[in-house]
Amino acid sequence: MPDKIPTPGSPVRGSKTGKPIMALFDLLGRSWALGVIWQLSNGPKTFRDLQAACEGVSPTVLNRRLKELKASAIVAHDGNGYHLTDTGMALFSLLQPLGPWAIEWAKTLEERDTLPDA
Amino acid sequence: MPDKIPTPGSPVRGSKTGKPIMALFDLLGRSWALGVIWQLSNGPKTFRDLQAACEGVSPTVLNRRLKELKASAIVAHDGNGYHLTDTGMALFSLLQPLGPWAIEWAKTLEERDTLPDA
DNA sequence: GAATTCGCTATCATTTCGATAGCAAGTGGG
DNA sequence: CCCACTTGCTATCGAAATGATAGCGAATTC
Repeated sequence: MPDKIPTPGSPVRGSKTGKPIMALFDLLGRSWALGVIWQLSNGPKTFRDLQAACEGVSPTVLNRRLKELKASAIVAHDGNGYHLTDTGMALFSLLQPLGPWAIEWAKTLEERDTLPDA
Repeated sequence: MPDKIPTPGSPVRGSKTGKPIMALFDLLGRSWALGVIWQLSNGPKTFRDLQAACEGVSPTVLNRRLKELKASAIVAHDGNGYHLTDTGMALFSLLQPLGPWAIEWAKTLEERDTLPDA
């Protein structure tokens, strides 16, 4: 059975009718999916470079994620390695603001944990 | 051992040093995490309402996700049920554009699969 | 005090992930 | 041709996460 890939219009986690946002969440809500997109935003990478950039993610999982992202037209593969498609880059541009946000979020958590009580 | 919750500054999937963006990806890259935030953006929900809104996610997983999101200051719980914190709403505002994007993405995939060859 | 609702926990099967080993195809010498 | 090297994987197997179902204890309402 060839891995089940979340697709809009087919039942996915969160939506039996395959609402696009839920298909996307199903796709991105898997280990390393967001990390792979993030890493590829810096330019094309070979399978092994990508594996190294993701701190040693196992080839099993990396390959599965790449298959899913290729099937979803977010990533493509050519002579220069793996890279984001136009669609993938558009998605990344929406994710990019999470970077700065995460830094602020980290500060918030640190404060909260530094000042245990009111 | 009480579930390991991804926290900026501690080793997480994608970053041994706990870079905030990778901690966030670790947190959001778990089943139902994005879906829960999405559902709660419509207002507070009880545990059971939330479970129903997520098409029957098992209480085991829902509770685990809620614990993680509470520990991350994204979700809180009070007399009116579970709801997004200010931090959580800020995060949602960044995720919201994914809704329209996913709809366009679904169209792209449909076209590609409707026109099999060049 | 019986019936509901709410927020879970317990249990167990299934699925996914993670780690390691290694292979087949392509490239480029020598 | 032969060898070394890189690339893109697949195979195997144990560990961890997820999914499905049952049900409990506390609080609220009648």
